[in-house]
Amino acid sequence: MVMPSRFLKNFAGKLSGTIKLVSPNGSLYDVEVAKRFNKVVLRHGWGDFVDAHHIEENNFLLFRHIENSLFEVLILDADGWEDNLSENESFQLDDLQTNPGPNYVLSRGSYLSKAQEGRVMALIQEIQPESTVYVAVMRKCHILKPGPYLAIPKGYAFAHFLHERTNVTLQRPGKSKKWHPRFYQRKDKHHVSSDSDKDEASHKSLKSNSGGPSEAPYIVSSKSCLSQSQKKIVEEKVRAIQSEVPVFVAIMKKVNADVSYRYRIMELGKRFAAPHLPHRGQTVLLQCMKKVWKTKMMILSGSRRWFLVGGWATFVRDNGLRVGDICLFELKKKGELTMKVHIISREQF
DNA sequence: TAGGGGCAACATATGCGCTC
DNA sequence: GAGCGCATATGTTGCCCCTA
Repeated sequence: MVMPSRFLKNFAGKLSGTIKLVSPNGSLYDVEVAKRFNKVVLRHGWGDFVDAHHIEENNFLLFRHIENSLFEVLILDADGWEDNLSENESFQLDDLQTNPGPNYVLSRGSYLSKAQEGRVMALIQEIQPESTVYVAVMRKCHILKPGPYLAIPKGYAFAHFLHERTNVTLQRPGKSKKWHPRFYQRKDKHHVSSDSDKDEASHKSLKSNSGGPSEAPYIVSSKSCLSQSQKKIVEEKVRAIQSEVPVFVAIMKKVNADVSYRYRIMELGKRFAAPHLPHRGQTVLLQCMKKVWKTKMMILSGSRRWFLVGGWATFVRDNGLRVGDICLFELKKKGELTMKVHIISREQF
């Protein structure tokens, strides 16, 4: 059999020697690939494949490249009907595009062969759906990491889903097990974005149970230990700040400021955060050198840990923070949740 | 040209293990 | 056992490219 040159272009001359063909019933055939009269042809082994599957004139053969020299072959009769398609097989047949019927919407760029379409229609007939069925042909992004995810076409989603981030319930017919994947709109697709995650702008006033006469003027992260020289400089700074609430002192660790770290986060010690910070996530403004950075405070409800994320990495970068530098977080009690950050560079001690 | 797929980067969540 | 450093798993978004 002569292989079309357009097909061969996809392999940049790498198709030579022996290839393996997987037939619809799973059998594997070794077939020799050779050049004849400037054409690439399938030789030894091809005859066995033809005989075994009773391939006749006017049959269609679809070669799907799996890996290296391995091809899956789909055999269709003259009318385009598949022979021996097993239950789980799913082929994307670009050459066999069919228009979706009125009862279902097909994922964009996917096609059903006549046989697949017939099965879909039979299934729809059987289940008698109340609304239009969405048919998705599985792709890599549906089953592999990162993700996986299933994209729902805009038109279908607007017609049948809530227009906001929510959980949907998936259940297989006749099965009790349910799954609850998240449904959301991608922000990069110029859709109207959901406001569900933007309610952080409404800041509640701070808890004000601080300021007892015995309260220390500053709190050092419990795992950090200041040297004598560090302690002297920090105490001088804290005295100068004269904050109503204790100042939180953090020595920058790798996870806080090291550029080699993929993501930098800032954990605010529990002894400082629990009595002085809100117990719900919200925006925190960091003030330094008359400039302001917007960060997000995140609280892990299970472990009750307070983190600065979001704009923290930008703050680190803009202020050239390095591992070993010390940051003093002075909590401002008026207006939006704001912390003034005093930086002591590691060269100072 | 808009919508969607693919993929990588970025961001967040979670859990392990160490120290006090 | 609490607190926290850190690694890693998981979720989300940005961007490019392809296709209808």
